[in-house]
Amino acid sequence: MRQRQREDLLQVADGDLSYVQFQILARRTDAPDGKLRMTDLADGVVYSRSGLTYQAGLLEKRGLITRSPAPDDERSVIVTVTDAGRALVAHVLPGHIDAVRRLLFDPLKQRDLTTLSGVLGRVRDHMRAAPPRSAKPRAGRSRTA
Amino acid sequence: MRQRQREDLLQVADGDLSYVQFQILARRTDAPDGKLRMTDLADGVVYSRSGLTYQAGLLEKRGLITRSPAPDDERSVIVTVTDAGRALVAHVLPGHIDAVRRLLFDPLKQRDLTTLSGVLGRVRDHMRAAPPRSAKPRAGRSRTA
DNA sequence: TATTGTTATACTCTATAACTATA
DNA sequence: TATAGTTATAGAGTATAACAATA
Repeated sequence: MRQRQREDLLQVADGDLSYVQFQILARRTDAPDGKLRMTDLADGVVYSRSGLTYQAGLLEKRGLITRSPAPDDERSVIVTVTDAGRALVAHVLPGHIDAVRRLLFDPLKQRDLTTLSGVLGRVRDHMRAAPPRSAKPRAGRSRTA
Repeated sequence: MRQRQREDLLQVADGDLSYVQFQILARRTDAPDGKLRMTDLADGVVYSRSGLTYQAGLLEKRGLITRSPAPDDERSVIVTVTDAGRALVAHVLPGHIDAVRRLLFDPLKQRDLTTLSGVLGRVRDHMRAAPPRSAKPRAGRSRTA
């Protein structure tokens, strides 16, 4: 059973990837050498460590990523995107870009874009000022924001 | 068991409302007389009719909305927000507004805001040009966007 | 003792398909 | 026949808590 919304819209569905999975792959693919720790990923994709473990399990089962212990810290696990993973991203990316262009970029003028990115960039920085989570048991989780 | 992300961020969690539920309530509350058909709601909140039925069931069970047959079309069901529903929205709204202000508005200048709303408004209109769904079996669902 | 990641578990949400009733 | 809504069902995703291993 499939359950999609943005996935369809953004064309990511073509590769049978959820948006979250796409994020994980894409972030790794365009990274220096396609490696990163689980926790870093979790904080980036924004949810619990266990949730990431689940998704990583799916991606690994499909041979799109690999998990290996970090050389320096035996506790950490490093995620590496395989060739198949890169290939899939490459396969999906054009459609994704097309969709984004069609939905977001087409109706905007060049000026709008620069303005938009400036304004939203500021918002993003401001939001990120608040620390992430993902590590602690979150017992004393503040209700603030 | 609770599972939240934006809900927490947007302070909607205070009233034990998911973001979708909040949307349903808020849309009704600020409507002329707080009434609307199920399908209209489904198209607005963007998912399947059955999904809306599920959520409406939850809200109704909590006494926040009421469902009654439409006077003109016996097939339709009209959703009405109860006093309790309005009260809850009123209770949650300030925190929600605060959160949005803190996260989005604070880091922006007045000018940014007008620009932003103009640009995003254009994007929205463009996106909405594509027809909704929610009714059809979606057999011939196009893969486009 | 704190941190990294995994596992078991429980539960929410969503969609598809089949169905009823009305237009 | 087409539309409005519901129901049954199945599955994906997420979080919490408990756990093992390393720092």
